[in-house]
Amino acid sequence: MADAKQEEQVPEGYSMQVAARRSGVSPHLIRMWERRYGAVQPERTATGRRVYTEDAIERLRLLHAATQAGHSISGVAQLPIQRLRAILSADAKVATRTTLPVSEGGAPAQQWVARALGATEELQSEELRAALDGALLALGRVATIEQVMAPLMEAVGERWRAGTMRVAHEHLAASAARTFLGALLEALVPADAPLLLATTLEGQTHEIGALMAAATAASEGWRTLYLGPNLPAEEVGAAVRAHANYGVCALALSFVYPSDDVRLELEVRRLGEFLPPRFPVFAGGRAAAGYAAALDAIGARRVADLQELRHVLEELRR
Amino acid sequence: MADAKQEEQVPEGYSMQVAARRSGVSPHLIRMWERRYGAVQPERTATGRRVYTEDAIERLRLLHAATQAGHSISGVAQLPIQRLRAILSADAKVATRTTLPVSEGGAPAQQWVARALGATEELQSEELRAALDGALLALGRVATIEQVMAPLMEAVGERWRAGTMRVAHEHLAASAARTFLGALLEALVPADAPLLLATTLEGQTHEIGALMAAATAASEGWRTLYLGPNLPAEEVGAAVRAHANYGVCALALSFVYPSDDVRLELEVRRLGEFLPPRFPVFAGGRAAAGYAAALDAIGARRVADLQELRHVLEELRR
DNA sequence: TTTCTCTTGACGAAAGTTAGACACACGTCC
DNA sequence: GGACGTGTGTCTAACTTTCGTCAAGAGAAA
Repeated sequence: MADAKQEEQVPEGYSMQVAARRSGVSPHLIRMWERRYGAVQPERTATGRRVYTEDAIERLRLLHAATQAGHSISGVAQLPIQRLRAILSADAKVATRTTLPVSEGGAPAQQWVARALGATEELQSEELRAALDGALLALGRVATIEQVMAPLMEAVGERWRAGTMRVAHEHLAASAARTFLGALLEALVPADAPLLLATTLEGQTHEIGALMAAATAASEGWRTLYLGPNLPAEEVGAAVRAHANYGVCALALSFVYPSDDVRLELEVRRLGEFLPPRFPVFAGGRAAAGYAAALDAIGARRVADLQELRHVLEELRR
Repeated sequence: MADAKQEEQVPEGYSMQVAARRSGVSPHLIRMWERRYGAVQPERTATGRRVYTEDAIERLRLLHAATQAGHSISGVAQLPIQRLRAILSADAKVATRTTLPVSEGGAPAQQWVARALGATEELQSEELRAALDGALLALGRVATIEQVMAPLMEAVGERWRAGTMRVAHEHLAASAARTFLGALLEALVPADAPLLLATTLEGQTHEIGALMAAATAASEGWRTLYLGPNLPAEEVGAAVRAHANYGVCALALSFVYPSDDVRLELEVRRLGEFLPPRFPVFAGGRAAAGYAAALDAIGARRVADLQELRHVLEELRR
């Protein structure tokens, strides 16, 4: 199902320009890597233009990260994508010698969710971490965020409401998610990439949604400034202004619970006063609909899910 | 022609640069050790470049550690890798007894704090991350936690109270600290190591203290179960009981603010009912003194700082 | 039109290689 | 005490390889 959706919705792939933006590698360099090392072999249009798939872009991103980490491009250009991920995650854990057991091949996202959920149930933080790391290795960043992390937190929330999981379970999952997503914010992006500020307004204490938004943006080649949950409107405005010269390009807000707080409604409207006119604001999360009026009033765009967020960010970049 | 697809067989391994970075030995020195003592014998590419295996890098890392520990390079260069490990672990045992309380070098740690503080002031999350990572590489885990992270959060708090820093600054620092410390919890420890549960009770929303405690324990070879802030007493008890078979060995609680909450006082006393008798509980943080009576009543031990926590953990382990 | 994109050839900075020399601490011998 | 050899880290010099970027010209897309 997930596979079918992906293949049908992106039948034509991405242009050179988009591939370059999202991977952080210049168009010229991409061609060189192709010519010299066969790093990627994109399809061509009838007139010879390169057309990149999602996977190809992921591959370029990984190659970029690998070269930044000191690997010679000639040495890594032809490695399979999974091997690249393994090398990079081993690199990240410098000083601690971890050779992650090479994960079993294409286990679908659901299995990773199940494994993580089981670990949560038994309050096994090591196993939970291992499940998330394994998913990242097997599926890549985008799929892990959208198809593992989001469903996992959803499932934990449901079970907590149903009474089959305790607060302690929810806390463990949230904590592991916080650590995992925080690590994903470290993206190798050029200093001139646009900057996304992500946070939640005062009264919204759940931060995982905002973090997922930030991690998604980071995976799309944005720089991110994540300011944690529960931030007053004037502070958001101050942060935006502090970066005005360097170019904050957008603000992402997450709303999870509650969905009908009048003070929060006010806070949203106040936010409008602290932002430059026509400043792009994206609002997401299950409670965002509850503040639709106020969000519309300040010109914020509501996004239904992370996939839509990705598309909106891509649009904005032009 | 030079650009044509290169030869099939690229030896699988790491370049000089990567080997140097991951082992901590400069490229030049690696060559010297090879030339003079035959410390490693890397493969070569067709053009004569050295190619290091994972094992070779591990070997260099061990040799580096051995020379740091005072062994002459000529004496250890040719030892098999197992002998190196044995020597070093023997050394480490001596070192923890003799040189651990030293942890000198205030000046360099201060510089990292200053750099991190500057990054916080300018809301530059990349730079802040870089400062923390740099400190970790330069000072190691324990010193980074105690001499960089703790002073940093202290300084940010002060400036916030003094009005020279905004809430947004504090949020950024807390968020970066959260990510950084969360990553430190991933320590490679044997499965039979004792387990420390770290959290804060309901009413205490500041989690950095508890995280620092958990990260400290992880650095000392403990397994950790970090459950985030704001956890009700019965949930703490449930988590402890859930691990009773596997052996939770201790509980760490952090108290930062407020220091005089009557409900929290009650919560502490309630906690006593949910814990097994004589279960080791450690309480720290600037507000812990405010709950001294209740803590004493449940037999909790107050620790003044992370250094004391380390000693107490060490004691308990026997 | 203007802006991308494609290909090709060439250039130069960065980093790799070897070989030799030097600096400094340390212990030994005169 | 001073000269000397040894062990070890660093430096210089000259050469090669690697790899990112520039330049130029033609065609495609907007």
